[in-house]
Amino acid sequence: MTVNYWLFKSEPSVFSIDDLASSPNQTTHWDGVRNYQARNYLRDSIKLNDMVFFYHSNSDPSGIAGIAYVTKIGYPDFTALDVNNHHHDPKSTVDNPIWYMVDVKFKEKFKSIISLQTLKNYPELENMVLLQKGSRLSIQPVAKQEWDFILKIAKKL
DNA sequence: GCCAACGTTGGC
DNA sequence: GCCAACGTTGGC
Repeated sequence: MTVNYWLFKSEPSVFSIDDLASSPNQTTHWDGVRNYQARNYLRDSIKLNDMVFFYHSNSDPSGIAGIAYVTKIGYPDFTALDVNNHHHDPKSTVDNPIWYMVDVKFKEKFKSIISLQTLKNYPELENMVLLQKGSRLSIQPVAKQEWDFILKIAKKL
């Protein structure tokens, strides 16, 4: 049973790693993803106990804020069915929910953000999905060697 | 707030 | 199926 590694983006003004840490049971459902490639990862690829970097986007600085892990695998994103929800999608139905989410639980907050600029400094990370030109996937895979390398950076913070 | 890059929609 | 127009993301 191998563990997979991921990076989830969130705007901290909407939902930050501190919000996750102060959530009931330090757990949240990762709703609102409305991109098909990201949806496919949520629905098909992300497994129980997979590890997740919590990334703060549109922030100062943007970067990796800490770690969470998966406590429930892909299931229909009910916010898509709720007409009053900001993420409502009229194409989504109970029989064909289209959009999926997972649950994640807080594990660790880094002493400080590992900024995007810092990540860009390391040639070891040049193939990270996050660092590819034009990349804006909100759910993306992280290679094990990239994960391990970033953990080493985090330990030196 | 700007804007480049990307994804989606819809007319044809 | 093409592609222009539009909407969104996210760094700066």
